[in-house]
Amino acid sequence: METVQHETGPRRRVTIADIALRAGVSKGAVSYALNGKPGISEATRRRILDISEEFGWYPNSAARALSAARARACGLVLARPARTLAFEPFFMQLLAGIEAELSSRSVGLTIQVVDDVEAEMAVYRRWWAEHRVDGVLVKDLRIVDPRVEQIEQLGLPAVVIGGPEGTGSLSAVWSDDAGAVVEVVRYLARLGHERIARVAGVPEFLHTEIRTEAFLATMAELSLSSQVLTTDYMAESGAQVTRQLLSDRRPPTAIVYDNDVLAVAGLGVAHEMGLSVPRDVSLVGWDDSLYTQAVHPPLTAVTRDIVVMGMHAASALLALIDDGVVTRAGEVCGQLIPRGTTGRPPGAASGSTRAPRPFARRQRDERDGLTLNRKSS
Amino acid sequence: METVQHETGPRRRVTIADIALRAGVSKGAVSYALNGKPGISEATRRRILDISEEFGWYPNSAARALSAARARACGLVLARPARTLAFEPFFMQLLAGIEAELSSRSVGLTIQVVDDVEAEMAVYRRWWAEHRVDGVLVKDLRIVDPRVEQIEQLGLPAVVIGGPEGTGSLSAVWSDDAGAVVEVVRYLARLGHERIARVAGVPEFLHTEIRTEAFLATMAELSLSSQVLTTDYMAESGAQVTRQLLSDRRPPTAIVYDNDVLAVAGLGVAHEMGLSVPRDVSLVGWDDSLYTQAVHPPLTAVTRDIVVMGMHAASALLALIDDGVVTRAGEVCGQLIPRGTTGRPPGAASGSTRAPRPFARRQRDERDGLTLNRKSS
DNA sequence: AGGGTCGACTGTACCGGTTAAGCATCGACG
DNA sequence: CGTCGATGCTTAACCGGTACAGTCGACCCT
Repeated sequence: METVQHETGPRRRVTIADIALRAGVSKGAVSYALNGKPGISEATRRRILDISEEFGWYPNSAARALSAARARACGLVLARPARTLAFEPFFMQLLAGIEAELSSRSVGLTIQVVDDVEAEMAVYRRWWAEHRVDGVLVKDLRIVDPRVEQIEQLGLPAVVIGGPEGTGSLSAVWSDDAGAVVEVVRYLARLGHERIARVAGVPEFLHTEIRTEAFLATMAELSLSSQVLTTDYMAESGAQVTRQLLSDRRPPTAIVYDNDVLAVAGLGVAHEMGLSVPRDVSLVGWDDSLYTQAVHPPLTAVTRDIVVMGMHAASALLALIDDGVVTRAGEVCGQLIPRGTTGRPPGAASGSTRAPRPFARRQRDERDGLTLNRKSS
Repeated sequence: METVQHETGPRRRVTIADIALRAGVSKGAVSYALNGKPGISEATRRRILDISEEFGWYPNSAARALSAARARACGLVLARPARTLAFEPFFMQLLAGIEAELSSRSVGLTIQVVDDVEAEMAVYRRWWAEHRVDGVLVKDLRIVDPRVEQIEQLGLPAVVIGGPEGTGSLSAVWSDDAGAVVEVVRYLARLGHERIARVAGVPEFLHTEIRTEAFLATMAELSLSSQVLTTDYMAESGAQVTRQLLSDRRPPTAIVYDNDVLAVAGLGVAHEMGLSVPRDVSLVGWDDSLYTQAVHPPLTAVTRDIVVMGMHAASALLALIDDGVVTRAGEVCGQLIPRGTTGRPPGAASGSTRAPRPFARRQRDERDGLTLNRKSS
């Protein structure tokens, strides 16, 4: 059944007209058969399917998009400078999750990297007008975010990764950041920490605000002394604020970082300053990665299954495109993985609270502890 | 000149028919005008351009692709497991470079993540048949690589990132890995190292072989004792081989890693084993990243401007698609950035050779030292 | 036998662009 | 004054699918 290629140079593409000719039926019949629509006898359908397979036929995506008004592609715009983008495993993990879901339903993924939100919105307008994508995934929701209204106005199907608030009428998938922050603070408090600092990311992002508010509220509730500094997610900036914090007359005994780059940079600074971790200061990272596990001591960190989050975002988007189902939830829960960078604060009496084993190399399988709550509306 | 939107719900897309109606000309005239083709008076062209701008018109990409047989999109398949993919800044940097070049020429980028080379080839066949992309970028060239022949057979325009050999008739862009290896070995030799190990990546990749051969040749030339171990690029695996190397009766005094994840993991193991870096052992990473700079001490590493490499690959692909120009070179040179993880081997007499400043925090601008040689054929 | 229904197809318009061919109009030129 | 050629535009076919309105024969019912 192998088709031999006699000509040299590029092969000519097979169209349904070729199949129709060979099967002795009309183009319409072929279309019905290939799309599993009724009105074709089982025998004819079988014959057409066999021929199309023999010919190695795939539908011309442009032709299909033109007549069916479906591009069979989704879009993702990355609106952070390439420098920070490249170093956050978060993006690639998300991408991998999104792609896994889309390609399993043979939908393509088109991506574009831009400089700012303004450019991002321009891309949405263009994609919409060009019919290039059927829907988009929106990342890094801001506290006031012009993208939501823009997308609503275009009527472009979209799923926001972030929230739960501020997503307007759009579908949304988010992770329970507030819950994870509370868990981290309680954990550090149990170890005896009383002065905890948070090294946050860009304050315009909604998740930064959510985490900061949860942090301050929990700290206040436990009557602990808190401090919040913001960064641009870069190692340089994480190193700088860590140096500043640890140079203080009464430095915090624990620091919680907003991503893994910042945490690794913070650990580097502690070493550089001759401090022992976790004896002199405890550090907690956000978003586990190969790096947080590779450094020494391995970083205590909050993990979320970002791949799964990407998969659910993509799945929600396809549901929206195909059936108009608006997903208003789809929460991925984070979990704290204690490793080697957290312990009792300096000068604390040992005894009452159970300290984590230092440098404990727990199994990666712990990540399976992640749960996913899914509600639809 | 603002157009007010009165209707609620999704806006209707503007087509050239709408523009033609408004301008009082035919569809064909509008098409000529918008594409800058001759046969339209300057006045009419101006009028049509103004109207299309007022209407916010963009060409329906499907319609254009169908008639012009140009998808105005390129493809990139990532064929490594998501786990390793997510943690190599290399990919995102490459992506950023590719995207910068493509979007500046308003060409889209479609990506797909697959498990193996077989699946990757299937994607190329499908993309080709679907007309979904005009060309592809091929990564991680293997020593024997079935993808090259597959792509040649399809007549699909492609640029291989890797080489210079084994790329058949395809365009290629590569980095001078052999040269960088020689530089690293010479540098370590000058410091007095006599036993150097190389922790390599996947041996099937051509660049792994190129680096290993250059390593062994240079080591032999200098009559030094060498050792090569392979890994799967994961931190786990890098940690394991480092532990093995350093536990040896006569351990190497310097280790050269094949990427940044491996190097960071190696540094973690050295710390874990109570070794001081660079006093007890020197480490060199490959592909600089935020992490190599964030750890303590900051890693000596080979840098390449991967973003620029991506840009040149994309640019070569567009040249191939538009004008059929086959680019057979476009070399990005790597450069060694000495930082804090390299020094004299233990027990070496100090004096004759100049030791690098330990922990030297050199400027990022050093990366500008990268050069790019471009030849066309 | 005549009419109705159903299944299995065919014919064709259409999606929104591109482009070859055709056709006025006009100035220039022999 | 007729004709030639350039200019500026129109017409219509075409790209490769989808989908709706028919057509046609077989079968069923009364």
